Formats: sequence, structure tokens, C-alpha cells
Amino acid sequence: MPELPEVETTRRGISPHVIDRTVREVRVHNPRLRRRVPGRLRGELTGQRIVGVDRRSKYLLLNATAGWVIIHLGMSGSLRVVGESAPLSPYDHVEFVFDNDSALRLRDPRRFGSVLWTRRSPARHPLLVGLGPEPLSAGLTGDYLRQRARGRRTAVKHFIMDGRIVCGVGNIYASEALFTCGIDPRRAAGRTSLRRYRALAAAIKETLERAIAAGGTTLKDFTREDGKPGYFRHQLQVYGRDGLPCVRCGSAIRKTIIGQRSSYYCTVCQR
DNA sequence: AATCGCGCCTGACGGC
DNA sequence: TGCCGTCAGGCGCGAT
Repeated sequence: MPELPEVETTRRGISPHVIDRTVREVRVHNPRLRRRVPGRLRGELTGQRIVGVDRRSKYLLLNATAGWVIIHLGMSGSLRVVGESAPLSPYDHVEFVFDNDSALRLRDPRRFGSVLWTRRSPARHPLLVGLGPEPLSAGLTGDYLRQRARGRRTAVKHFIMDGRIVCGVGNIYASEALFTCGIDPRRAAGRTSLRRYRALAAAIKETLERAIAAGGTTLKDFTREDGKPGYFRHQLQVYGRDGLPCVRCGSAIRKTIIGQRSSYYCTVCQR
């Protein structure tokens, strides 16, 4: 999926197309996403104006006049803005048609995404309420990570991918950030020093910011709202590079499985 | 409390 | 060419 930089890229891309637009019609072509698209979405959202597009972790929040649409792109989801009569793909499951005849479409081949509706503040929604600080906010610091890691034996990579600790750090950027600050992804979270956590917090922010600047990473499915890919793939230093030389020292990048997820690291540069 | 690992889906790819 | 196993950017949930 779309990790945080891809979601943020999407947020920025769709904002000018949807803000101040009124939803003329909600079309649900297939409600069977990871969680069923609520039937009341159509009745509750139709006729409302979109006043803002926010993001919390990897959730996109369409702020409508009387509620919020909560969208998660799952593993293979993307949003695009097209003319309402543009050809529909079998993977375009949900569509918001606006008053200017444009449409915001969720395309998601694997259907791991979600489209939900809430009238209350999305921060209080059960799926969002337990989330840790935003990685790009002042809430993520080395001191905070060190504090939360106390006593935990889980691998540091798995630890920073736990959304309750810090949200929005996915599999690609976890590997990249750990390479940047020279930490072995297998190292126990509770046995990682404050000095290392300070470097890690900085590396997470730097990695995510650079990826956002490049428009995200397109491996396969991800596209921006105009259908174009993101370009951070060309800047990946370890992800997907097993067997290839480390960009820093030249030794072979190794792949291992941590918490059932592929992880890539340099055995020389990362300790 | 922390940790483990399954399940939700489809498509792409490599090996035989 | 075709079949089959494996893997994929996420994450919630139940069991231990």
C-alpha cells in the first residue's frame, strides 16, 4: 500500500479538486471492502459540501458539512479524480460525484481498503482513537520512543511499525529509516539507546519528508490522483535490494523476515 | 501487557 | 503454454 507519503501525496493531490465541491451523488459499485461500506453513507453525504481534506496516520478524512468520510487505501488502493463519465474499471468500488461533473474514485484491486462514515470527530472513531503520534509532528521524539520501548523485546523495526507507538510508518519506510540511522532492524526495542532513538526519530521524519517531496513510492499499484506514479522508488537505499551492494559500503544488502514482513538491511552499516 | 500469527483479497511473477 | 506456489506497500483481531 500506500504508506504515509503516498496517502499525503493523495491528500494534496485531491484537495484542490474536492474542496468546496458539493457531493451530487455517491455510487457504491461494490461495498465489500475490508469493512463493508456503510449503507447510510449515500443518504448522509449526498448534498453536502466538502470543506477540507485531512489525514491522520494513513487515513484520509474528507471533512463534509455534517460529518467525515474516513478512507483507508489498504494495500492496493488509490484515489483519482476524473470526469464522471470516464470509463469505470472493475476495481473502482466507490465513487463520489460532484456538482461540476467530476468524480473522486476509489480503485482497489485487493479490496483491503475502507470507506467509512462518521458524524463525530474522526479522532474519536474506534479505528483512530488509539493511534500514536504523527511521525512528522513534534510528538515523535527519541525520548518518547525510548520511553515507550522500555522493557520490550520485540524487534525495533516491528516496534516502529506499531501504530499505537507511532502511526504511519509502513514496511518500506521502516527499512529505509533504520538504514539511514544505522540501526539493525532486528535489535530489541528495549535494548536500543536514547542516542539511537534520537537518530531514529530524525531518520523517520527525514525519510517520510523526502518521500512526500518525491510524490511517494510506486512499486505496483500506487498512483496519484492524476494517475501518475510517485518517484521515491529511485531513492530507495535498501528496500527490495537484497543481494545488491549497499550504497554506503558496498557489501550485500540482506533480506530477512521480521514480524512476517520482508525487511532489508546492511549487515555492516546497521548494528 | 506484550506477543504471535491469521485472515481479508487479487494479481504478478518465477519455477517447473 | 500452463499450472502452482509464493509474495505483495496494511492492519485488526483473537489466542496465548
